[in-house]
Amino acid sequence: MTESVSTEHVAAFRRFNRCFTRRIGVLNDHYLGQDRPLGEARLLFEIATAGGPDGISLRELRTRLGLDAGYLSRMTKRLQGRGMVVLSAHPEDNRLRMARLTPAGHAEVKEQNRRADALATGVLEGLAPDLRAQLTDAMTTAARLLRLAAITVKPVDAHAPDARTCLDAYADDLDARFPEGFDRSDLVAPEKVSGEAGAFFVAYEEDRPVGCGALRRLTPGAGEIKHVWVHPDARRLGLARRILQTLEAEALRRSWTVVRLDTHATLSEAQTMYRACGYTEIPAYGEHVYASHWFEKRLAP
Amino acid sequence: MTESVSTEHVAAFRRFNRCFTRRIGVLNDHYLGQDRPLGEARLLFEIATAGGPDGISLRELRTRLGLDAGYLSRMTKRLQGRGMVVLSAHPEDNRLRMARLTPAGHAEVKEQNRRADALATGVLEGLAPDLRAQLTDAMTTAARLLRLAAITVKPVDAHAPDARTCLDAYADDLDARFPEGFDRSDLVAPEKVSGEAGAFFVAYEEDRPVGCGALRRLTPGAGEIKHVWVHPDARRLGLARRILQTLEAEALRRSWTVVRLDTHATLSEAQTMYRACGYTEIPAYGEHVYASHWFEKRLAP
DNA sequence: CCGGTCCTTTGACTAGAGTCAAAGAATGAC
DNA sequence: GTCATTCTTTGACTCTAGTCAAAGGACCGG
Repeated sequence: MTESVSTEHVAAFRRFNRCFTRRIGVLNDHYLGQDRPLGEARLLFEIATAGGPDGISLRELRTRLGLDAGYLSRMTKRLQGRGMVVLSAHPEDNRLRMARLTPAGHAEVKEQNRRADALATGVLEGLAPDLRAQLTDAMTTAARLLRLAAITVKPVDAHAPDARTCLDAYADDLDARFPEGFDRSDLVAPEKVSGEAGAFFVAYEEDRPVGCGALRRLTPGAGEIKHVWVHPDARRLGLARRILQTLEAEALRRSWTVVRLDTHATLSEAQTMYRACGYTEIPAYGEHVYASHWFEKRLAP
Repeated sequence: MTESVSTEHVAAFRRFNRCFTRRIGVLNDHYLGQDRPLGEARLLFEIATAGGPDGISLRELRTRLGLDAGYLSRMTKRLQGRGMVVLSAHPEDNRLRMARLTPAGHAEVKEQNRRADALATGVLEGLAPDLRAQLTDAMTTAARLLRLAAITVKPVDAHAPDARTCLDAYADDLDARFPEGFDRSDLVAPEKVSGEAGAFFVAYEEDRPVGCGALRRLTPGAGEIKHVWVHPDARRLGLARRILQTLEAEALRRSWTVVRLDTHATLSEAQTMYRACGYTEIPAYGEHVYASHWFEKRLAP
């Protein structure tokens, strides 16, 4: 994982960067902000995509776009002046202001989308259909991997809010998937995955928790992997695999030589992943109501 | 070729655009222009990469970067003031000013490169080695196809300077590759590829000619493809194939039902390409000193 | 109800990016 | 030599983007 990056990979990456920013990046900005400043265009777009039915708070806009409070305040006021946006107080917290698009604002965003589509279409039209498919495939792969690369998996105290958030979502997920439902008392106690006894990891995508995984001591020298979960928005990136690798590395750091895990019959994709990651099926190693398959992997430094 | 672009392709393209500009684009700019304005950083980079031994003229910089003359003038003067650049008169045309990097300027560009490398490394480090390779592969493919998409193949008068430039380079190429050399009197006369008799196409990448191809009438209803050439900088993009397709479309437009071509024994990659494009080998159809293989393709509307 | 914290607004700036027009110096065609 | 053209320089602007600090209203815990 931390093997040094080869210069060829760096060179390929930079070649692409240059090519892309020159050909697309510049155009992009010019297209989007054709008759209004780019900052406003971006702001409108963000309100449209991130805003719920009540709109979105200025506070959230600020953190999402990384803007200065004063700057944002002025920009929204300008947009309000042009009738693109309405500002209202937050129903519960009067310090917050909510921004919502007006019909005119929605029309503007639609026009923005039309332009962005036109830009993409213009580029793709220059290619024969089979090459178009090749290009979009490559872009989809690249986007997937770029997202994955930006996600960090960090050890976190199992009591921390981010850990609880993930486990709650995990429990809801299982409850929906298991025919018999899922009882959250089955979740591992925080003490069992803290300190000497184990560890808890949370995956963050830009400070937002998007996955988790726990490791606990089963017997001296053997660990158990539990509660590997990935947020629906972050699935199909290969994140589960990455969390698994992190947990294995942690076990190895503690000189545990084997990790085991169990899984429910309905989770067939998970089983496929475990096998692909070097896990082999073993007989039951414990009693666990939701378990129907058991796996193990020997760790080598 | 001009089949309409599917919405899924457009969506994939835009998803990637968003992902890339958010994650890399912004960083890129911040990294590069860390202690100097972004415009100056870009300018330095351009002088370093596009400048020859004598430097590069302001005129060329202007067109390459699409800058206003006054803006550029001031920027170069500022760089000169900081000892990054020296300005001198063009040896032959005293209106032109040449910009060349000083050692300090080169050091600055080196530092820029170091930062860009660090950025790329930082992203790639977040991925396991096999995924790194996947990402750079995808990026290489995408860059190749983006370049190809930006190239336009246009009909051009065979007397035009761009046509002659390409044919000169083509002749030099062949002269270097054929053991017996190449005599440029073998080049087709402009009249033979004009009007009713035929057509000449030049491929442009941002107004720079990077390839060509000719079509001429062989017999009523049959065309001959000649002088398909691609600039060394634009090889391995699939441009030759594209030029070939353009020539075939032109033949079809003239209701010619078959196209033929011959090729020299040394040009084995060309032969592979012709076969891959649906050409089949046929007996000799004419006398041509440099020909050793003959191909034909029947055209269907 | 008091003090600290959070969110927004406002005023006062700075710097970068870019535009436009006028003017000056060279060049090239006639 | 003259005139139109081509490049560059200069002056005078505009607009966006962004920063910083002060101030004021709202909330929350004690």
